[in-house]
Amino acid sequence: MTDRKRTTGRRTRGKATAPDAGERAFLETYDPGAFPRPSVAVDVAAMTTRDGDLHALLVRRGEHPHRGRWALAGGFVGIQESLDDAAARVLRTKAGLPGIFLEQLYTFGAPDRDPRTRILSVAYYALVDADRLRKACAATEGVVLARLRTSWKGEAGGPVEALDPEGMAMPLAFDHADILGMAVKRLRGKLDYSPVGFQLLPPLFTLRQLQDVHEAVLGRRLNKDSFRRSVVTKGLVAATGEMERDVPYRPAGLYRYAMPEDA
Amino acid sequence: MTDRKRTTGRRTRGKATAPDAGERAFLETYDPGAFPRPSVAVDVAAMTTRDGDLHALLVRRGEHPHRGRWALAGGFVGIQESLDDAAARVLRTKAGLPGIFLEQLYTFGAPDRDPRTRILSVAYYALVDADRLRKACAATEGVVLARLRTSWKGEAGGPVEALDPEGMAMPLAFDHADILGMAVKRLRGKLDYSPVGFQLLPPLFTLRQLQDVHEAVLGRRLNKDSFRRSVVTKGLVAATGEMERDVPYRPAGLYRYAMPEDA
DNA sequence: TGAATAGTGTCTATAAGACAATATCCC
DNA sequence: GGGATATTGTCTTATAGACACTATTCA
Repeated sequence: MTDRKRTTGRRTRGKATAPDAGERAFLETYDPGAFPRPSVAVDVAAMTTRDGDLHALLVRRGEHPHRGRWALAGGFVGIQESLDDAAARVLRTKAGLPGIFLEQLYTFGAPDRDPRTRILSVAYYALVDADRLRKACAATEGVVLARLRTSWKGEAGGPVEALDPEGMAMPLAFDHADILGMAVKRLRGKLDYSPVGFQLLPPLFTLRQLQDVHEAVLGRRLNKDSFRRSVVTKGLVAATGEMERDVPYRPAGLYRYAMPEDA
Repeated sequence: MTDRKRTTGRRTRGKATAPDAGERAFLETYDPGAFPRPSVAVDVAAMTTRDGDLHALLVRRGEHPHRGRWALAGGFVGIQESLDDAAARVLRTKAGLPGIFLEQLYTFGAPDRDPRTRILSVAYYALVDADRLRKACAATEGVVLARLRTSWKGEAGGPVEALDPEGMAMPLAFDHADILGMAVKRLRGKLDYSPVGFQLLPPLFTLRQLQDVHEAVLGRRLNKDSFRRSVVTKGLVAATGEMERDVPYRPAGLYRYAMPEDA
Protein backbone atom coordinates (compact mmCIF):
# COMPACT_ATOMS: atom_id res chain seq x y z
CA MET A 1 0.00 0.00 0.00
CA THR A 2 1.33 3.35 -0.92
CA ASP A 3 1.29 6.14 1.59
CA ARG A 4 2.57 9.56 0.78
CA LYS A 5 1.98 13.17 1.49
CA ARG A 6 -1.66 14.07 1.51
CA THR A 7 -3.03 16.35 -1.10
CA THR A 8 -6.62 17.14 -1.00
CA GLY A 9 -8.63 20.18 -1.78
CA ARG A 10 -8.83 23.89 -2.03
CA ARG A 11 -11.51 25.66 -0.13
CA THR A 12 -14.74 26.05 -2.12
CA ARG A 13 -17.52 28.59 -1.41
CA GLY A 14 -15.47 31.50 -2.68
CA LYS A 15 -13.19 31.44 0.31
CA ALA A 16 -10.15 30.26 -1.65
CA THR A 17 -7.05 31.86 -0.26
CA ALA A 18 -4.33 33.29 -2.48
CA PRO A 19 -1.17 31.17 -2.28
CA ASP A 20 1.82 32.90 -0.73
CA ALA A 21 5.24 33.02 -2.37
CA GLY A 22 6.43 29.72 -0.90
CA GLU A 23 3.27 27.97 -1.97
CA ARG A 24 3.55 29.39 -5.51
CA ALA A 25 7.08 28.04 -5.79
CA PHE A 26 5.88 24.65 -4.56
CA LEU A 27 3.06 24.54 -7.09
CA GLU A 28 5.37 25.34 -9.98
CA THR A 29 7.49 22.29 -9.22
CA TYR A 30 4.62 19.93 -8.39
CA ASP A 31 4.42 16.95 -10.76
CA PRO A 32 0.88 15.65 -11.02
CA GLY A 33 1.87 12.62 -13.06
CA ALA A 34 4.18 11.09 -10.49
CA PHE A 35 1.77 8.36 -9.32
CA PRO A 36 -0.69 6.11 -11.15
CA ARG A 37 -4.26 7.36 -10.96
CA PRO A 38 -7.62 5.67 -11.37
CA SER A 39 -10.24 6.71 -13.88
CA VAL A 40 -13.37 8.30 -12.43
CA ALA A 41 -16.86 7.86 -13.86
CA VAL A 42 -20.34 8.90 -12.78
CA ASP A 43 -23.32 6.53 -12.96
CA VAL A 44 -26.84 7.85 -12.62
CA ALA A 45 -29.77 5.82 -11.29
CA ALA A 46 -32.75 7.70 -12.75
CA MET A 47 -35.85 6.47 -10.97
CA THR A 48 -39.57 6.94 -10.91
CA THR A 49 -42.65 5.15 -9.61
CA ARG A 50 -45.14 3.42 -11.87
CA ASP A 51 -47.91 0.91 -11.25
CA GLY A 52 -47.01 0.76 -7.60
CA ASP A 53 -43.36 -0.10 -8.09
CA LEU A 54 -40.07 1.72 -8.40
CA HIS A 55 -38.60 1.76 -11.90
CA ALA A 56 -35.18 2.78 -13.16
CA LEU A 57 -33.76 3.85 -16.50
CA LEU A 58 -31.33 1.29 -17.94
CA VAL A 59 -29.14 1.41 -21.04
CA ARG A 60 -28.26 -1.66 -23.07
CA ARG A 61 -24.52 -1.90 -23.44
CA GLY A 62 -23.53 -2.13 -27.08
CA GLU A 63 -19.80 -2.36 -26.41
CA HIS A 64 -17.45 -4.39 -24.28
CA PRO A 65 -17.14 -4.95 -21.46
CA HIS A 66 -20.44 -6.51 -20.41
CA ARG A 67 -21.88 -6.11 -23.91
CA GLY A 68 -25.58 -6.93 -23.99
CA ARG A 69 -26.07 -6.39 -20.29
CA TRP A 70 -28.02 -3.49 -18.86
CA ALA A 71 -26.32 -0.60 -17.14
CA LEU A 72 -27.07 2.74 -15.57
CA ALA A 73 -26.47 5.84 -17.64
CA GLY A 74 -22.84 6.74 -17.06
CA GLY A 75 -19.73 8.37 -18.38
CA PHE A 76 -16.28 9.56 -17.46
CA VAL A 77 -15.77 12.75 -15.51
CA GLY A 78 -14.04 15.44 -17.53
CA ILE A 79 -10.71 16.59 -16.14
CA GLN A 80 -12.10 20.08 -15.47
CA GLU A 81 -15.71 19.09 -14.81
CA SER A 82 -17.35 18.94 -11.39
CA LEU A 83 -18.99 15.69 -10.34
CA ASP A 84 -22.47 17.25 -10.25
CA ASP A 85 -21.96 18.67 -13.73
CA ALA A 86 -20.81 15.30 -15.03
CA ALA A 87 -23.91 13.58 -13.65
CA ALA A 88 -26.22 16.20 -15.16
CA ARG A 89 -24.44 15.94 -18.49
CA VAL A 90 -24.77 12.16 -18.56
CA LEU A 91 -28.48 12.36 -17.85
CA ARG A 92 -28.94 15.05 -20.47
CA THR A 93 -26.91 13.50 -23.26
CA LYS A 94 -27.58 9.79 -22.73
CA ALA A 95 -31.23 10.02 -21.77
CA GLY A 96 -32.38 13.39 -23.07
CA LEU A 97 -33.32 14.54 -19.57
CA PRO A 98 -32.17 18.07 -18.68
CA GLY A 99 -33.04 19.87 -15.46
CA ILE A 100 -33.66 16.80 -13.33
CA PHE A 101 -33.31 16.49 -9.54
CA LEU A 102 -29.94 14.84 -8.90
CA GLU A 103 -28.13 13.97 -5.71
CA GLN A 104 -24.86 12.22 -5.03
CA LEU A 105 -25.33 8.73 -3.63
CA TYR A 106 -22.10 6.89 -2.91
CA THR A 107 -18.73 6.22 -4.49
CA PHE A 108 -18.00 2.65 -5.54
CA GLY A 109 -14.34 1.82 -5.60
CA ALA A 110 -13.64 -1.90 -5.42
CA PRO A 111 -10.34 -2.40 -7.27
CA ASP A 112 -11.78 -5.11 -9.55
CA ARG A 113 -15.17 -3.60 -10.26
CA ASP A 114 -14.25 -2.93 -13.89
CA PRO A 115 -12.26 -5.45 -15.94
CA ARG A 116 -10.43 -2.80 -18.00
CA THR A 117 -8.56 -0.80 -15.39
CA ARG A 118 -9.16 0.83 -12.05
CA ILE A 119 -12.34 2.86 -12.44
CA LEU A 120 -14.15 4.54 -9.56
CA SER A 121 -17.81 5.27 -9.97
CA VAL A 122 -19.37 8.24 -8.22
CA ALA A 123 -23.01 7.17 -8.23
CA TYR A 124 -25.92 9.62 -8.36
CA TYR A 125 -29.64 9.11 -8.20
CA ALA A 126 -32.18 11.15 -10.12
CA LEU A 127 -35.91 11.47 -9.50
CA VAL A 128 -38.22 12.04 -12.44
CA ASP A 129 -41.97 11.97 -12.76
CA ALA A 130 -43.25 8.85 -14.49
CA ASP A 131 -44.57 10.46 -17.67
CA ARG A 132 -41.38 12.28 -18.39
CA LEU A 133 -39.15 9.27 -17.81
CA ARG A 134 -41.39 7.04 -19.92
CA LYS A 135 -41.22 9.46 -22.85
CA ALA A 136 -37.46 9.79 -22.53
CA CYS A 137 -37.02 6.02 -22.68
CA ALA A 138 -39.33 5.69 -25.68
CA ALA A 139 -37.36 8.36 -27.56
CA THR A 140 -33.98 6.66 -27.38
CA GLU A 141 -32.90 3.33 -28.82
CA GLY A 142 -31.50 0.87 -26.27
CA VAL A 143 -32.94 2.69 -23.27
CA VAL A 144 -35.73 1.14 -21.18
CA LEU A 145 -37.60 1.68 -17.97
CA ALA A 146 -37.16 -1.46 -15.83
CA ARG A 147 -39.19 -2.44 -12.81
CA LEU A 148 -37.11 -2.90 -9.67
CA ARG A 149 -37.57 -5.73 -7.21
CA THR A 150 -35.94 -5.61 -3.82
CA SER A 151 -35.50 -8.86 -1.96
CA TRP A 152 -34.92 -7.01 1.32
CA LYS A 153 -37.27 -4.99 3.46
CA GLY A 154 -37.07 -1.50 4.90
CA GLU A 155 -33.59 -0.07 4.86
CA ALA A 156 -31.67 -3.29 5.27
CA GLY A 157 -29.93 -2.72 1.94
CA GLY A 158 -28.54 -5.06 -0.69
CA PRO A 159 -28.65 -5.46 -4.47
CA VAL A 160 -31.90 -5.15 -6.42
CA GLU A 161 -33.13 -6.96 -9.50
CA ALA A 162 -34.33 -5.27 -12.68
CA LEU A 163 -37.29 -6.93 -14.41
CA ASP A 164 -38.45 -6.60 -18.01
CA PRO A 165 -42.16 -6.23 -18.86
CA GLU A 166 -42.56 -10.04 -18.80
CA GLY A 167 -41.13 -10.15 -15.29
CA MET A 168 -37.86 -11.76 -16.35
CA ALA A 169 -34.68 -10.66 -14.60
CA MET A 170 -32.48 -8.43 -16.77
CA PRO A 171 -28.72 -9.07 -16.42
CA LEU A 172 -27.04 -5.99 -14.98
CA ALA A 173 -23.53 -4.86 -15.85
CA PHE A 174 -20.69 -4.27 -13.40
CA ASP A 175 -21.85 -3.61 -9.81
CA HIS A 176 -24.93 -1.73 -10.94
CA ALA A 177 -27.27 -4.01 -8.97
CA ASP A 178 -25.48 -2.75 -5.86
CA ILE A 179 -25.70 0.88 -6.99
CA LEU A 180 -29.42 0.51 -7.58
CA GLY A 181 -29.77 -1.12 -4.17
CA MET A 182 -28.03 1.83 -2.55
CA ALA A 183 -30.32 4.21 -4.46
CA VAL A 184 -33.46 2.45 -3.23
CA LYS A 185 -32.15 2.38 0.31
CA ARG A 186 -31.29 6.08 0.25
CA LEU A 187 -34.64 6.99 -1.25
CA ARG A 188 -36.52 5.05 1.43
CA GLY A 189 -34.54 6.77 4.13
CA LYS A 190 -35.04 10.22 2.67
CA LEU A 191 -38.76 9.84 2.24
CA ASP A 192 -39.33 9.79 5.98
CA TYR A 193 -38.00 13.24 6.67
CA SER A 194 -37.51 15.00 3.40
CA PRO A 195 -39.88 16.23 0.69
CA VAL A 196 -37.96 14.36 -1.98
CA GLY A 197 -41.04 12.35 -3.00
CA PHE A 198 -42.55 15.31 -4.80
CA GLN A 199 -39.83 15.04 -7.42
CA LEU A 200 -41.56 11.86 -8.58
CA LEU A 201 -44.87 13.57 -9.31
CA PRO A 202 -46.12 16.27 -11.67
CA PRO A 203 -46.58 19.75 -10.13
CA LEU A 204 -50.24 19.10 -9.26
CA PHE A 205 -51.20 15.80 -7.69
CA THR A 206 -53.80 14.21 -5.47
CA LEU A 207 -53.07 12.94 -1.99
CA ARG A 208 -53.77 9.42 -3.26
CA GLN A 209 -51.05 9.80 -5.89
CA LEU A 210 -48.63 11.03 -3.27
CA GLN A 211 -49.46 8.07 -1.05
CA ASP A 212 -49.01 5.69 -4.01
CA VAL A 213 -45.54 7.11 -4.55
CA HIS A 214 -44.62 6.64 -0.92
CA GLU A 215 -45.92 3.09 -0.92
CA ALA A 216 -44.03 2.24 -4.09
CA VAL A 217 -40.78 3.58 -2.69
CA LEU A 218 -41.15 2.08 0.75
CA GLY A 219 -42.44 -1.24 -0.53
CA ARG A 220 -45.26 -1.41 2.01
CA ARG A 221 -48.78 -0.13 2.49
CA LEU A 222 -49.43 2.99 4.53
CA ASN A 223 -52.45 3.98 6.56
CA LYS A 224 -54.56 6.29 4.43
CA ASP A 225 -55.91 8.47 7.21
CA SER A 226 -52.59 8.91 8.95
CA PHE A 227 -50.80 9.66 5.73
CA ARG A 228 -53.28 12.36 4.79
CA ARG A 229 -53.20 13.91 8.22
CA SER A 230 -49.45 13.93 8.59
CA VAL A 231 -48.74 15.42 5.18
CA VAL A 232 -51.40 18.11 5.57
CA THR A 233 -50.69 19.09 9.17
CA LYS A 234 -46.94 19.25 8.49
CA GLY A 235 -47.70 21.81 5.80
CA LEU A 236 -45.83 19.84 3.11
CA VAL A 237 -48.66 20.26 0.63
CA ALA A 238 -51.14 23.02 -0.10
CA ALA A 239 -54.59 22.58 -1.61
CA THR A 240 -55.00 24.44 -4.87
CA GLY A 241 -58.80 24.38 -4.93
CA GLU A 242 -58.70 22.62 -8.27
CA MET A 243 -60.11 19.14 -8.79
CA GLU A 244 -59.27 16.06 -10.77
CA ARG A 245 -61.19 15.74 -14.04
CA ASP A 246 -62.50 12.88 -16.14
CA VAL A 247 -62.27 10.26 -13.45
CA PRO A 248 -65.03 7.68 -13.01
CA TYR A 249 -65.47 8.48 -9.35
CA ARG A 250 -65.60 11.46 -7.04
CA PRO A 251 -62.71 13.72 -8.08
CA ALA A 252 -60.04 14.39 -5.54
CA GLY A 253 -58.59 17.79 -4.74
CA LEU A 254 -55.31 18.70 -6.42
CA TYR A 255 -52.42 19.71 -4.20
CA ARG A 256 -49.03 21.17 -4.84
CA TYR A 257 -45.78 20.88 -2.94
CA ALA A 258 -45.42 23.56 -0.29
CA MET A 259 -41.95 24.20 1.04
CA PRO A 260 -42.17 24.18 4.84
CA GLU A 261 -41.59 27.55 6.47
CA ASP A 262 -38.01 26.85 7.60
CA ALA A 263 -36.59 26.53 4.10
CA MET B 1 -16.87 18.75 -21.74
CA THR B 2 -15.71 15.37 -22.84
CA ASP B 3 -18.18 12.60 -23.37
CA ARG B 4 -17.17 9.17 -24.41
CA LYS B 5 -18.06 5.56 -23.94
CA ARG B 6 -18.94 4.69 -20.40
CA THR B 7 -16.73 2.38 -18.47
CA THR B 8 -17.75 1.65 -15.00
CA GLY B 9 -17.50 -1.35 -12.83
CA ARG B 10 -17.36 -5.06 -12.55
CA ARG B 11 -19.83 -6.76 -10.34
CA THR B 12 -18.62 -7.16 -6.77
CA ARG B 13 -20.02 -9.66 -4.23
CA GLY B 14 -18.34 -12.61 -5.93
CA LYS B 15 -20.77 -12.54 -8.84
CA ALA B 16 -18.15 -11.42 -11.36
CA THR B 17 -18.82 -13.07 -14.68
CA ALA B 18 -16.03 -14.54 -16.78
CA PRO B 19 -15.48 -12.46 -19.92
CA ASP B 20 -16.27 -14.19 -23.20
CA ALA B 21 -13.88 -14.37 -26.13
CA GLY B 22 -14.99 -11.05 -27.64
CA GLU B 23 -14.64 -9.30 -24.34
CA ARG B 24 -11.16 -10.75 -23.77
CA ALA B 25 -10.06 -9.43 -27.14
CA PHE B 26 -11.47 -6.01 -26.27
CA LEU B 27 -9.68 -5.92 -22.94
CA GLU B 28 -6.33 -6.75 -24.52
CA THR B 29 -6.56 -3.71 -26.76
CA TYR B 30 -8.00 -1.31 -24.18
CA ASP B 31 -5.73 1.64 -23.46
CA PRO B 32 -6.32 2.98 -19.95
CA GLY B 33 -4.03 5.95 -20.45
CA ALA B 34 -5.97 7.50 -23.33
CA PHE B 35 -7.63 10.25 -21.27
CA PRO B 36 -6.41 12.51 -18.47
CA ARG B 37 -7.43 11.30 -15.03
CA PRO B 38 -7.82 13.05 -11.68
CA SER B 39 -5.99 12.01 -8.53
CA VAL B 40 -8.16 10.46 -5.84
CA ALA B 41 -7.60 10.92 -2.12
CA VAL B 42 -9.48 9.94 1.02
CA ASP B 43 -9.99 12.34 3.93
CA VAL B 44 -11.17 11.07 7.29
CA ALA B 45 -13.15 13.15 9.79
CA ALA B 46 -12.45 11.29 13.05
CA MET B 47 -14.92 12.58 15.61
CA THR B 48 -15.84 12.14 19.22
CA THR B 49 -17.81 13.98 21.90
CA ARG B 50 -16.20 15.72 24.84
CA ASP B 51 -17.45 18.26 27.37
CA GLY B 52 -20.78 18.43 25.62
CA ASP B 53 -19.42 19.25 22.17
CA LEU B 54 -18.36 17.39 19.08
CA HIS B 55 -14.61 17.32 18.48
CA ALA B 56 -12.59 16.23 15.46
CA LEU B 57 -9.03 15.13 14.88
CA LEU B 58 -7.01 17.64 12.85
CA VAL B 59 -3.48 17.47 11.47
CA ARG B 60 -1.26 20.52 11.08
CA ARG B 61 0.00 20.71 7.51
CA GLY B 62 3.79 20.89 7.43
CA GLU B 63 4.01 21.10 3.63
CA HIS B 64 2.53 23.11 0.83
CA PRO B 65 -0.16 23.67 -0.15
CA HIS B 66 -1.92 25.28 2.80
CA ARG B 67 1.12 24.87 5.04
CA GLY B 68 0.33 25.73 8.63
CA ARG B 69 -3.37 25.24 8.25
CA TRP B 70 -5.28 22.38 9.83
CA ALA B 71 -6.56 19.47 7.79
CA LEU B 72 -8.31 16.16 8.15
CA ALA B 73 -6.20 13.02 8.10
CA GLY B 74 -5.91 12.09 4.45
CA GLY B 75 -3.90 10.40 1.75
CA PHE B 76 -3.97 9.18 -1.80
CA VAL B 77 -5.80 6.00 -2.72
CA GLY B 78 -3.47 3.28 -3.91
CA ILE B 79 -4.03 2.11 -7.45
CA GLN B 80 -5.03 -1.36 -6.24
CA GLU B 81 -6.51 -0.32 -2.90
CA SER B 82 -10.23 -0.12 -2.13
CA LEU B 83 -11.61 3.16 -0.81
CA ASP B 84 -12.53 1.64 2.55
CA ASP B 85 -9.05 0.19 2.90
CA ALA B 86 -7.47 3.52 2.08
CA ALA B 87 -9.54 5.30 4.73
CA ALA B 88 -8.66 2.69 7.35
CA ARG B 89 -4.98 2.89 6.41
CA VAL B 90 -4.95 6.67 6.71
CA LEU B 91 -6.53 6.54 10.14
CA ARG B 92 -4.12 3.84 11.25
CA THR B 93 -0.89 5.32 9.92
CA LYS B 94 -1.55 9.05 10.39
CA ALA B 95 -3.32 8.88 13.73
CA GLY B 96 -2.40 5.50 15.19
CA LEU B 97 -6.03 4.39 15.29
CA PRO B 98 -6.66 0.87 13.99
CA GLY B 99 -10.01 -0.89 14.09
CA ILE B 100 -12.21 2.20 14.14
CA PHE B 101 -15.80 2.53 12.91
CA LEU B 102 -15.60 4.15 9.47
CA GLU B 103 -18.27 5.03 6.94
CA GLN B 104 -18.13 6.75 3.59
CA LEU B 105 -19.57 10.25 3.68
CA TYR B 106 -19.47 12.06 0.36
CA THR B 107 -17.13 12.67 -2.53
CA PHE B 108 -15.90 16.23 -3.02
CA GLY B 109 -14.95 17.02 -6.57
CA ALA B 110 -14.92 20.74 -7.32
CA PRO B 111 -12.31 21.17 -10.07
CA ASP B 112 -10.42 23.86 -8.17
CA ARG B 113 -10.55 22.39 -4.68
CA ASP B 114 -6.81 21.66 -4.72
CA PRO B 115 -4.31 24.15 -6.19
CA ARG B 116 -1.92 21.45 -7.43
CA THR B 117 -4.03 19.47 -9.86
CA ARG B 118 -7.45 17.88 -10.07
CA ILE B 119 -7.85 15.88 -6.86
CA LEU B 120 -11.08 14.25 -5.80
CA SER B 121 -11.58 13.57 -2.12
CA VAL B 122 -13.68 10.62 -1.02
CA ALA B 123 -14.53 11.74 2.51
CA TYR B 124 -15.12 9.32 5.39
CA TYR B 125 -16.15 9.88 8.95
CA ALA B 126 -14.91 7.85 11.89
CA LEU B 127 -16.40 7.59 15.37
CA VAL B 128 -14.09 7.02 18.32
CA ASP B 129 -14.65 7.14 22.04
CA ALA B 130 -13.26 10.26 23.66
CA ASP B 131 -10.49 8.63 25.73
CA ARG B 132 -9.07 6.78 22.80
CA LEU B 133 -9.07 9.76 20.47
CA ARG B 134 -7.52 12.01 23.11
CA LYS B 135 -4.67 9.55 23.69
CA ALA B 136 -4.10 9.18 19.94
CA CYS B 137 -3.80 12.95 19.53
CA ALA B 138 -1.43 13.27 22.47
CA ALA B 139 0.83 10.56 21.04
CA THR B 140 1.47 12.22 17.69
CA GLU B 141 3.16 15.53 16.96
CA GLY B 142 1.03 17.99 14.98
CA VAL B 143 -2.24 16.20 15.70
CA VAL B 144 -4.91 17.81 17.88
CA LEU B 145 -8.49 17.33 18.94
CA ALA B 146 -10.42 20.47 17.99
CA ARG B 147 -13.81 21.51 19.24
CA LEU B 148 -16.37 21.97 16.46
CA ARG B 149 -18.85 24.81 16.33
CA THR B 150 -21.74 24.70 13.93
CA SER B 151 -23.41 27.97 13.03
CA TRP B 152 -26.46 26.15 11.71
CA LYS B 153 -29.14 24.17 13.51
CA GLY B 154 -30.53 20.72 12.99
CA GLU B 155 -29.69 19.22 9.64
CA ALA B 156 -29.58 22.43 7.65
CA GLY B 157 -25.94 21.80 6.76
CA GLY B 158 -23.02 24.11 6.00
CA PRO B 159 -19.38 24.48 6.99
CA VAL B 160 -18.25 24.18 10.61
CA GLU B 161 -15.55 25.98 12.53
CA ALA B 162 -12.75 24.27 14.46
CA LEU B 163 -11.76 25.96 17.74
CA ASP B 164 -8.54 25.60 19.70
CA PRO B 165 -8.59 25.27 23.53
CA GLU B 166 -8.73 29.06 23.88
CA GLY B 167 -11.79 29.19 21.64
CA MET B 168 -9.94 30.77 18.71
CA ALA B 169 -10.91 29.65 15.21
CA MET B 170 -8.32 27.38 13.60
CA PRO B 171 -7.75 27.98 9.88
CA LEU B 172 -8.77 24.90 7.93
CA ALA B 173 -7.11 23.72 4.74
CA PHE B 174 -8.83 23.10 1.41
CA ASP B 175 -12.59 22.50 1.68
CA HIS B 176 -12.26 20.65 4.96
CA ALA B 177 -14.71 22.96 6.73
CA ASP B 178 -17.31 21.73 4.27
CA ILE B 179 -16.31 18.09 4.78
CA LEU B 180 -16.62 18.49 8.54
CA GLY B 181 -20.00 20.14 8.04
CA MET B 182 -21.19 17.21 6.00
CA ALA B 183 -19.91 14.83 8.69
CA VAL B 184 -21.82 16.64 11.43
CA LYS B 185 -24.96 16.72 9.32
CA ARG B 186 -24.74 13.01 8.54
CA LEU B 187 -24.09 12.13 12.16
CA ARG B 188 -27.10 14.11 13.32
CA GLY B 189 -29.28 12.37 10.77
CA LYS B 190 -28.00 8.93 11.65
CA LEU B 191 -28.47 9.33 15.35
CA ASP B 192 -32.24 9.42 15.04
CA TYR B 193 -32.64 5.97 13.60
CA SER B 194 -29.34 4.18 13.91
CA PRO B 195 -27.29 2.95 16.84
CA VAL B 196 -24.22 4.78 15.61
CA GLY B 197 -23.92 6.81 18.82
CA PHE B 198 -22.54 3.85 20.73
CA GLN B 199 -19.36 4.08 18.70
CA LEU B 200 -18.62 7.28 20.63
CA LEU B 201 -18.69 5.59 24.04
CA PRO B 202 -16.70 2.90 25.83
CA PRO B 203 -18.32 -0.56 25.93
CA LEU B 204 -20.02 0.11 29.28
CA PHE B 205 -21.75 3.42 29.80
CA THR B 206 -24.52 5.04 31.77
CA LEU B 207 -27.73 6.33 30.25
CA ARG B 208 -26.65 9.83 31.21
CA GLN B 209 -23.45 9.44 29.20
CA LEU B 210 -25.44 8.21 26.22
CA GLN B 211 -27.76 11.18 26.50
CA ASP B 212 -24.78 13.54 26.74
CA VAL B 213 -23.44 12.09 23.51
CA HIS B 214 -26.75 12.56 21.76
CA GLU B 215 -27.03 16.13 22.99
CA ALA B 216 -23.48 16.96 21.90
CA VAL B 217 -24.09 15.59 18.43
CA LEU B 218 -27.52 17.10 17.95
CA GLY B 219 -26.54 20.41 19.49
CA ARG B 220 -29.67 20.63 21.62
CA ARG B 221 -31.00 19.39 24.95
CA LEU B 222 -33.15 16.27 25.11
CA ASN B 223 -35.85 15.31 27.57
CA LYS B 224 -34.30 13.01 30.15
CA ASP B 225 -37.34 10.85 30.78
CA SER B 226 -38.25 10.41 27.14
CA PHE B 227 -34.68 9.63 26.19
CA ARG B 228 -34.38 6.94 28.83
CA ARG B 229 -37.71 5.39 27.94
CA SER B 230 -37.18 5.35 24.21
CA VAL B 231 -33.70 3.86 24.34
CA VAL B 232 -34.74 1.18 26.85
CA THR B 233 -38.08 0.21 25.29
CA LYS B 234 -36.51 0.02 21.83
CA GLY B 235 -34.10 -2.54 23.23
CA LEU B 236 -31.03 -0.62 22.04
CA VAL B 237 -29.29 -1.01 25.38
CA ALA B 238 -29.17 -3.77 27.99
CA ALA B 239 -28.51 -3.31 31.70
CA THR B 240 -25.43 -5.16 32.89
CA GLY B 241 -26.28 -5.05 36.60
CA GLU B 242 -22.99 -3.30 37.27
CA MET B 243 -22.81 0.19 38.73
CA GLU B 244 -20.65 3.26 38.36
CA ARG B 245 -17.96 3.61 41.03
CA ASP B 246 -16.24 6.49 42.78
CA VAL B 247 -18.78 9.12 41.85
CA PRO B 248 -19.87 11.75 44.40
CA TYR B 249 -23.53 10.94 43.91
CA ARG B 250 -25.80 7.97 43.53
CA PRO B 251 -24.08 5.64 41.04
CA ALA B 252 -25.94 4.94 37.82
CA GLY B 253 -26.37 1.51 36.27
CA LEU B 254 -23.98 0.57 33.51
CA TYR B 255 -25.46 -0.46 30.18
CA ARG B 256 -24.05 -1.95 27.04
CA TYR B 257 -25.12 -1.69 23.44
CA ALA B 258 -27.67 -4.35 22.48
CA MET B 259 -28.15 -5.00 18.79
CA PRO B 260 -31.87 -4.94 18.09
CA GLU B 261 -33.38 -8.30 17.16
CA ASP B 262 -33.58 -7.67 13.42
CA ALA B 263 -29.84 -7.38 12.89
C1' DT C 1 -27.87 15.91 57.31
C1' DG C 2 -27.36 18.05 52.78
C1' DA C 3 -26.02 18.16 47.92
C1' DA C 4 -26.21 15.90 43.78
C1' DT C 5 -27.79 12.78 40.56
C1' DA C 6 -30.31 8.16 39.53
C1' DG C 7 -34.45 6.17 38.77
C1' DT C 8 -39.88 5.56 39.05
C1' DG C 9 -44.75 6.87 38.57
C1' DT C 10 -48.31 9.60 36.74
C1' DC C 11 -50.66 13.02 34.10
C1' DT C 12 -51.26 15.30 29.69
C1' DA C 13 -50.65 16.54 24.83
C1' DT C 14 -49.78 14.86 20.38
C1' DA C 15 -49.63 11.62 16.59
C1' DA C 16 -51.00 7.21 14.48
C1' DG C 17 -54.19 3.35 13.49
C1' DA C 18 -58.98 1.71 13.02
C1' DC C 19 -63.38 2.40 11.49
C1' DA C 20 -67.78 4.48 10.50
C1' DA C 21 -70.46 7.93 8.04
C1' DT C 22 -71.20 11.07 4.47
C1' DA C 23 -70.12 13.45 -0.13
C1' DT C 24 -69.47 13.51 -5.05
C1' DC C 25 -68.46 11.96 -9.36
C1' DC C 26 -69.56 8.69 -13.64
C1' DC C 27 -72.25 5.07 -15.50
C1' DG D 1 -79.78 4.25 -8.34
C1' DG D 2 -75.23 1.75 -8.07
C1' DG D 3 -70.32 1.61 -7.94
C1' DA D 4 -66.27 3.72 -6.73
C1' DT D 5 -63.45 6.79 -4.33
C1' DA D 6 -62.88 11.27 -1.60
C1' DT D 7 -63.31 13.47 2.64
C1' DT D 8 -64.62 14.18 7.42
C1' DG D 9 -65.31 12.77 12.20
C1' DT D 10 -64.61 9.94 16.22
C1' DC D 11 -62.64 6.49 19.11
C1' DT D 12 -58.60 4.03 20.65
C1' DT D 13 -53.74 3.33 21.36
C1' DA D 14 -48.85 4.44 21.48
C1' DT D 15 -45.40 7.81 22.38
C1' DA D 16 -43.24 12.13 24.08
C1' DG D 17 -42.90 15.95 27.29
C1' DA D 18 -43.64 17.70 31.98
C1' DC D 19 -43.27 17.13 36.62
C1' DA D 20 -43.43 15.21 41.19
C1' DC D 21 -41.47 11.91 44.11
C1' DT D 22 -38.30 8.45 46.03
C1' DA D 23 -33.53 6.26 46.21
C1' DT D 24 -28.56 6.17 46.86
C1' DT D 25 -24.11 7.78 47.09
C1' DC D 26 -20.34 11.04 49.14
C1' DA D 27 -18.91 15.00 51.86
